[in-house]
Amino acid sequence: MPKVSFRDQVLRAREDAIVSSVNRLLAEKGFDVMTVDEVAADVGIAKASLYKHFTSKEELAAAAMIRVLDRVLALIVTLEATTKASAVEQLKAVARWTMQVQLAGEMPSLPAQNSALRGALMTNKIYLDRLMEVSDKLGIWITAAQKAGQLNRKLPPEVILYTLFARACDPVLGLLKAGGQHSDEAIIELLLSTCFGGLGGR
Amino acid sequence: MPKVSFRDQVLRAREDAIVSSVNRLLAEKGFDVMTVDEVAADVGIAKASLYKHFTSKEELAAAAMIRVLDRVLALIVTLEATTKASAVEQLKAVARWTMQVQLAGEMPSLPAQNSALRGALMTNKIYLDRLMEVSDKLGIWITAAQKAGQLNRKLPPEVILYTLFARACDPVLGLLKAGGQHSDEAIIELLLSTCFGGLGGR
DNA sequence: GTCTATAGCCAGATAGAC
DNA sequence: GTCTATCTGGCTATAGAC
Repeated sequence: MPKVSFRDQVLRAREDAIVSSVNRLLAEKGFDVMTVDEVAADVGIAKASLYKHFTSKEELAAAAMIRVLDRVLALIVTLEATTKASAVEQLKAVARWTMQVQLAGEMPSLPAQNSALRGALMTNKIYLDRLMEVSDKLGIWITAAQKAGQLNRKLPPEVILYTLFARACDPVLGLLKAGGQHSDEAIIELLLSTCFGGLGGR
Repeated sequence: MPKVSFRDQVLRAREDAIVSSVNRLLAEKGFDVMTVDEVAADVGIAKASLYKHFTSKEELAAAAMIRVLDRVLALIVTLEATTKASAVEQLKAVARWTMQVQLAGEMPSLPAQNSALRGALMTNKIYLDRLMEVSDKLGIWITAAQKAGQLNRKLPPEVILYTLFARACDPVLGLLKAGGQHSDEAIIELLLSTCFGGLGGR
């Protein structure tokens, strides 16, 4: 019985378009450099109209960050349903996906300690909930993979978790893409290799 | 014959203090968030005086970036003189040092594709020269370590080089430090382990 | 809810006295 | 070369008509 009027659907579609623009601009320029004027121009509406949907630039960015987390959560749930692969394979699949998203120019960078965005996100319950949910689900795979000896047992699980988050925004991807020597697929396989296998020789 | 007047020495000392402040603020907040007013306040001089030494915010930041490169070059030269260690050990020593600098709050983050800073740096000959010099010297060690089988021969050398640069600014360090569970030394050893050895189990 | 227009603020950079 | 005071422009956010 979800009485959703046509009007509401249009509204949601517009908000979705806004969040998509924010997401792309966030990935491209970062929160501090991105301006609300750019977002408005990109969506094709007036800036004042944006503020009818979102009350601040921070909330705009938070919506984009939440959607990214929702996307990765959806992927995780899908992978959970496909129980064929081992824990470490599931983790690699997630890492591969985040790298694809980054190469597609749709992965906002991690909110650094400094960023003005960080403070706003830390008080955003929805964002924190999603972040915790992703962390929990990945944490289960991480400990399972360690138990199975697929991941180094000597590493504290949070080190592995943080590393996976960081690799999703790894600047090495951008540097290699700028170099133009490798295809996107090759870049991703190289980074997965260095992330899980390290730089060292066998 | 280095006729350096006392006045010049005072000048150099002041500029060095400025660059130190910029370096710290750059590491703490990033180029976009850092303001010239903050720098002036931190140094203890008027903003207008800053502009007598450096003509723009970008040049201010470039001076700090160049000094970091000079510091790492000095380290490399010292390590070259100490020929006891293998190539991969030299690389690890450099990586360890950059991580120490980062934990000390003195490592500016890599200028991202987006950053307003990147454009300015790409036209700064001194910066580019230093960057190339560091890259060349590290490149020699990288290929030597690959030849010796200490680093994975299948990895293109530039992938290893970029990875070392990226690990110098790895946000994982900050996340682990914020967690408060590990000492600085432990954090560095964990990251060196995941960087060279990977996340995988043996 | 959409727009145009503008308020209010703060940043980078400069003028000009000393 | 140092300072105080100011210019200029761009940004977030809002007012108010439709």
